[in-house]
Amino acid sequence: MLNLQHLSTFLTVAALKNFSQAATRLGYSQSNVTTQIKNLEKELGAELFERERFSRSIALTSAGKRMLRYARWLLALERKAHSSVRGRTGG
Amino acid sequence: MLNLQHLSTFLTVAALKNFSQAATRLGYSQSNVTTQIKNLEKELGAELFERERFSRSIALTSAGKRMLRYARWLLALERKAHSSVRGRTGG
DNA sequence: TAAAAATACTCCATAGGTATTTTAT
DNA sequence: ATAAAATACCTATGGAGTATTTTTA
Repeated sequence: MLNLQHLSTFLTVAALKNFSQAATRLGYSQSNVTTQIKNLEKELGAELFERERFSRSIALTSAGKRMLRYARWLLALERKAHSSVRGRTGG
Repeated sequence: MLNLQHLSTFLTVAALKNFSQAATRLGYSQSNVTTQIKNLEKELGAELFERERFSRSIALTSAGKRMLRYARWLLALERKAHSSVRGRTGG
């Protein structure tokens, strides 16, 4: 099942088109960002980025582009769920 | 951040109104289902179930009812994301 | 006393880190 | 030479289990 934290990392990587910069921005190690994206790709059964191996620029695959829209949607919904539920007594 | 697997367990518990039966249905241990729900409650900062302690019936709190709608929505979206992305070449 | 949730542990998978390697630029 | 992604390896957190306890019906 998808990991929302990893989806969030995916958004940053897609925005910056750079694993290392995304790692710095998010306070993760570069290798961990690589792993998070690999986990997503394995979970989805599709590559998210087209990487000329060791190239300095990465690009979304078409699967990546599709996933980007779902990732934004899922994360927005997660935030709404949080704010809708949090801090209320619940009785 | 919310754990989608735990949300899925939450749906089953809410449907059956019984942790033990939900555990059996899902192939988890009873104690693990308790833990999953506790994790969700901690993450959300709200109780999801009104449990007369050790009573034989549990009921959703109002926060739980709100969360139930979001959980269904999030999980449906997760499935759509999967099916939209999986099995395509991605190029 | 039976059924059900909580609790106390134990174990292991995996998320995360550091260091290094590989490869284009 | 440098920047960047991948890889190897290690550690720690937390997800999951078993066994037990607590409590109500």
